[in-house]
Amino acid sequence: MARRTGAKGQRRIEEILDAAEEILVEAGYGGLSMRGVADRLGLRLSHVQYYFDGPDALLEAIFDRSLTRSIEVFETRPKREGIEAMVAFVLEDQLSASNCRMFFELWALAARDDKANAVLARYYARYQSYVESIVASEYPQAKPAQLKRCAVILMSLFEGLSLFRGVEGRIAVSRRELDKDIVKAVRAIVEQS
Amino acid sequence: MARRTGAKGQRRIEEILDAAEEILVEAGYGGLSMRGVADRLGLRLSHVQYYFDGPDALLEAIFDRSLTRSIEVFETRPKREGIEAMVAFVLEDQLSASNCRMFFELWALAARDDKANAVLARYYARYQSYVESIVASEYPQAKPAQLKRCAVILMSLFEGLSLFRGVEGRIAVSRRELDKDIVKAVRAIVEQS
DNA sequence: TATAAAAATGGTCACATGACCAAAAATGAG
DNA sequence: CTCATTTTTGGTCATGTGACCATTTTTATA
Repeated sequence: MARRTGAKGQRRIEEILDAAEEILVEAGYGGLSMRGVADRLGLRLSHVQYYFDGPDALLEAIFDRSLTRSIEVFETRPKREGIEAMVAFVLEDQLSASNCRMFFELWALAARDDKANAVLARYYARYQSYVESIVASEYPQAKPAQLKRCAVILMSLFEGLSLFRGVEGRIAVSRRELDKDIVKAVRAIVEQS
Repeated sequence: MARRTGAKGQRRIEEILDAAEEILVEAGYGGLSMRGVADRLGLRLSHVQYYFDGPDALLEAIFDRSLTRSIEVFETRPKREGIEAMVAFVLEDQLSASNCRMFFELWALAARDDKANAVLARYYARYQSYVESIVASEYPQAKPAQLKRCAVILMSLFEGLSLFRGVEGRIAVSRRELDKDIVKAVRAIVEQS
């Protein structure tokens, strides 16, 4: 970008990002194009190009916005909730289908793009802090290394479960029981052996 | 495809798939093109097109081959191994970096393509059976529902951990300790409460 | 060896895409 | 109102891509 914008421009940018996000979710990275975004909004190609240098810049902006939002979501949660509430929250709310798909694209990108990788690393570092703090509030006696491993396992579990959402004929397990199992697992890890 | 091929053709197809796989891993879905594959091999575009109708067919074939290989890998493992050995195996061997990237692309694709989704669902159904059988061999008293939840959790964990591989500044946790924690978690889930 | 199938060559074509440019219109601060 | 800035229009262009076709060479088999 690197372009001065007024209030109208900011609104335009949001509009463009909304449309681009829709397309990304519907058609994936391969289906995202400047022209496609412009067409969807009834704008000229060069109009979109005025705000975003190219498809890469667009993609980057989408991910930036999305990650920022996600971080806000969990960092503004009440600090005093327990593990069970966190599990329920993460498995229910945060992973909306479309957000989920965006993350798939982002993971795929991060595997080969250093910049995306760095962005993702920063995001998950904060995510990890959040998870650790929740676990720590319920198990204050847990050692830092234990907390860390526990957070890694929980995050991996959350991400993994979100992958399996949407897989047809998937996992017909009871969410309630699953939640309980996860809580059990955390206890097993974090209570001193 | 739908093309009769001799032995030479089969070799060509493998060659093409190898190159396509490389490109996919290096450049992602967006970077995969028939021409790119042809160029990498020093073939004509139309030569590649002789074997694969278009980029989609190519992609599908890559994933087919890859999933078939992955299934073979774990289904030919000795049946009598325990959970710990499985965890160590999955976390070490199966998830080679490049294979990992391919799966990222595949997940992203499956999120919006029904056919890919179905393929993935079939793959993970078999994967799940494998995991269940391993857990069952160590905990014969476990109920089917418990086994299932346990398998889902383990698979999610494996996939999730593979996501975090490669994330810069990631998870500096001891693999040894992590493995232990996972085994602990399984026990907690599967031993009757 | 004859010959049909398979493998490979060589090329054209239409199409979508993004880079790039020039200019007009709308907007808002002074 | 004025005028610089922001926003928007309208267009060209080179490029990369896959679809498509006709043809030749190689291969295997009867």
